[in-house]
Amino acid sequence: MHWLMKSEPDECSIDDALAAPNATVPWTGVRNYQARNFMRDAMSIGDGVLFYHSSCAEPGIAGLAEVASASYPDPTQFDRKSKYFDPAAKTDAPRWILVDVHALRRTRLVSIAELREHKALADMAVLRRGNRLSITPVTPAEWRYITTRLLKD
DNA sequence: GCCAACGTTGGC
DNA sequence: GCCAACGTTGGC
Repeated sequence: MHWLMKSEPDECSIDDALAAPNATVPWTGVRNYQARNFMRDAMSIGDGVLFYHSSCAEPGIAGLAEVASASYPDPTQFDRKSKYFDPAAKTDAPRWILVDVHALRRTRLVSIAELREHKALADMAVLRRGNRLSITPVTPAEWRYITTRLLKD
């Protein structure tokens, strides 16, 4: 499958991810069950990822990545000093699950405004009104359109 | 900083 | 199990 994953560039931009060891980062901090379930139940190693910058001056697709691990418990839920600490999470019954994401390359920034201009992308989950999901599936047609037309160098 | 959308919480 | 209040997300 293919995915769009939102990251706040102040926390982890595509450049931050590329600079990490093995260009790989654990996708910490997801605290939404639907997004968690995508990582836990639907992702496979090698799945393509559109790395999306959100909550910033220029929201949009900023890079390409891929799912790089099986799912495992998000360690920040057990870390009292983390802002993602969840007192309800138990070590033997973790509540939050993540995958590692391997950044492949930075792309030109394809802004949300530009995405909205393309009829072929009109049904993209991330463009839906009121969408707040930080991880959304991308259909094969959307993936093909974006990677071959919009991100062609 | 505004505000629409929507998930979560908690009283009943 | 309903639902109002509250909190968060995230584009603008």
